[in-house]
Order: sequence, then structure tokens, then C-alpha cells
Amino acid sequence: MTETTSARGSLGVAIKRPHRADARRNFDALLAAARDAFAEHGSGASLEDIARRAGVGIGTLYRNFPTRQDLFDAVYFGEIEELCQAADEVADLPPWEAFETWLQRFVGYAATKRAIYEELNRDSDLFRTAREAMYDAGQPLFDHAQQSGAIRPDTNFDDVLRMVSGLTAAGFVDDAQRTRVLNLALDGLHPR
Amino acid sequence: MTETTSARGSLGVAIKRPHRADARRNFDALLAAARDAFAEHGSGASLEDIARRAGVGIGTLYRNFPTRQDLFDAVYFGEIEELCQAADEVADLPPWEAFETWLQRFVGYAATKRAIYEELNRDSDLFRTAREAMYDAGQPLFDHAQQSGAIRPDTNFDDVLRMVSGLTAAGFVDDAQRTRVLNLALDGLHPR
DNA sequence: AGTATAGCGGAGGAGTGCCTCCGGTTCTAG
DNA sequence: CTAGAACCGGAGGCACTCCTCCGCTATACT
Repeated sequence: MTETTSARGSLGVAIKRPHRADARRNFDALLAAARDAFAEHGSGASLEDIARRAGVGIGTLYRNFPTRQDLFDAVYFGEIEELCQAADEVADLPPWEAFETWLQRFVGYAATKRAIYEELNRDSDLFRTAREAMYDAGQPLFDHAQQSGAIRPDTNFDDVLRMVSGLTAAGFVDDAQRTRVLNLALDGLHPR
Repeated sequence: MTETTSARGSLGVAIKRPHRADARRNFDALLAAARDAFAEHGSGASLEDIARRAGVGIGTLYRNFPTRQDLFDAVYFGEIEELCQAADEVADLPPWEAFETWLQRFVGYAATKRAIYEELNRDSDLFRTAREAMYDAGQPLFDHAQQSGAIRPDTNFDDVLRMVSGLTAAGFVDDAQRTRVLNLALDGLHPR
């Protein structure tokens, strides 16, 4: 057994996960550390700091992720992928609940919260792929909710998603306020 | 005439504006350049770059604004102050229109858009002062609109302001989308 | 157990930003 | 007009981050 395994399949973005046990440990530690660091400092977090947090040399970081973008992509795509799965999981709830639950899930991803909002307009093939995957997952939920009359007809999925991601990235006093404001905004989605 | 004049009065934050003509030119150029730079790169913009943009040596920047915070404050307070004045200007519109117009104005301040959102929780005397001034200006507009029945009773000014500043800082495809999303969110403020 | 090798990690060069310092310049008051 | 105070601006030291390179180590396969 010598080929590397592709950790993330469904997005078509292959990320090499090493075969050796020690290497795999480091790989995972780096990913976890990066997730935290990006959540804390946005996509400009220090790579040396990430390596330190992971308890790993800087060289190891660069071997696994030759560029900062590679590392960022790995974290980003991981969370996008989970988001896509989440869409399946809520599929059998009533239309509005399904969509709302999915959005809550969207909000819940701390690591890429800031990042998603920072990079939502980035123009690269990989990002477009990821964004499309996310949209493909969420759009049907939106459409369904809209068709069922729970969402006003004069809005669209992209607008709503950007609204939510803006709110998500904003600074709030506490989680209670974040939830309150999010609910306030979502409430405005219903027809009047 | 030898004392420096205080450029910004009403917030109680005195910022020294030089007396000599050349010095004053540089001071103003720096402020303008900083406004642009902060708008573009957030509060972490490069000071050397700001000096370059202003066509001024780095030494001059540091003489006028000994710390990055000083420069940032000067820009920030300037815009907050204009926001306070804007509150007076809309005072004779109908309640909801007054509040909405003020919010649009709030959104319109490009320079500190990102900054306001980045720093909304910052804990320093000066920032608290500025934030309070802004709140003092906007709160009556909100209250009035809420009492008149244009805003649902189960929300508050702080929540709304953070919602809007979150949206403001978010990335949109174009200004049309930004306006659309903002209106969508504001629409949700009305009672149903 | 032994060995080939994938993987480790940190030293260090390059680049960039921060901030200080001071010799030279420009303005203003008299 | 002149003198000197006020101001200019960039060279340079410090700190930090990026990224490469290579001698050493741990692992997996036989």
C-alpha cells in the first residue's frame, strides 16, 4: 500500500493524507490547529503559529501544505463538505424548519465563519467549485421553503446567504445577541 | 497665536492639528490617505503605505500620530462625529424615514465600515466615548420610530445597529445586492 | 531485527512593517 | 530680510513572518 489516500472525496478536490501513522497524526493536528487559527485571526493567521499550536515543525506544515492557500483550502473545503452533508440530514423536516436548521448549521461553523465571508467573492476555480457545491446543497432547501410560502417571493438564496454570512462574521456582545439578531433577520424572510 | 487647534470638538477627543501651513497640509493628506487605507485593508493597514499614499515621509506620520491607534482614532472619531451630525439633519423626517435615512448614512461611511465592525467591542475609554456618542445620536431616532409603531417592540437599538454593521461589512457582488439585502433586513424590523 | 526511505523540524536568508532619530529644509514672527 | 523654531523625511535597527534546505529520526516492510 503506497498511494496516498484522498481525504475529501465529494468535492473533487483531492487533499493528500499521508500513510505513515506519525505523518497522519501531524496532518490532522495541523488541520485542527489551522481551523482554530483561521477562526481566530481570519485567513491571514500566522503559519508559524499554526505549526506551533499543532506541536509540529514549520517544515512539516509546508510539506503537507506547500502554500498557505493549500492549508486554507483544506480547512475550508472540509467545512463546506460538512455543510453539504448537513443539507441531507435536514431534508425530511418541514420546508422552513429544514432551511432554518441548515442556516443555523451554516452559522455554527466557527472556523470558516470569518473566512467564508472574507473569501465569498474570491475568484479561483477551487473556490468556485466549493461555493457551487454549497449552493447546490442549500438552494433546494431554500426553493422548497419558498415554494411552500414560508419565504417571501421577492428574494433569493444568494442574498439570504450573504446576509447570514455577514451577520455571522459580525462582532456581537454574546451568543444570545447573535442568536437574537439572526432570528430577527430570518423573521424578515417570511412574507408579510 | 501658538497653541494648536483642536480639530474635533464635540466628542471631547482633542486631536492636534498643526498651525504651520505645510504641516497642516500633511496632516490632512495623512488623514485622507488613512481613511482610504483603513477602508481597503481594515484597521491593520500598513502605516508606511499610508505615508506613501499621502506623499509624506514616515516620520511625518509618526509625528502627527505617535501610534497606529492615534491615527485610527482620528479617522474613526471624525466619521463618528459626522454620523452624530447626520442624526440632527434627519430629525424632522417622519419617524421611520428618519431612522432609515440615518442607517443608510451609517452604511455609507465606507472608510470605517470594516473598522467599525472590527472594533465595535473594543474596550478602551476613547472607543467607549465614541460609541456612546454614536448611540446617543441614533437611539432617539430608534425610540421615536419604535414608539410610532414602525419598529417591532421586541427588538432594540443595539441589536439593530450590529445587524446593520454586520451586513455593511460583508462582501457583496455589487452595490445593488448590498442595498437589496439591507432593505430585506430592515423590512424585518417592522411589526407583522 | 534490519534497512531503505518517508517524514521530521528548526536554522537561517529574504522580505516587510514598525518605529526612532537626527541632519537638512521651510515657514513664520518680528 | 533674517533668525530660529517648527517641521520634514528617510536611513536603519528591531521584530516578525515566510519559506527552503538538509542532517537526523521514526516507521513500515521483509
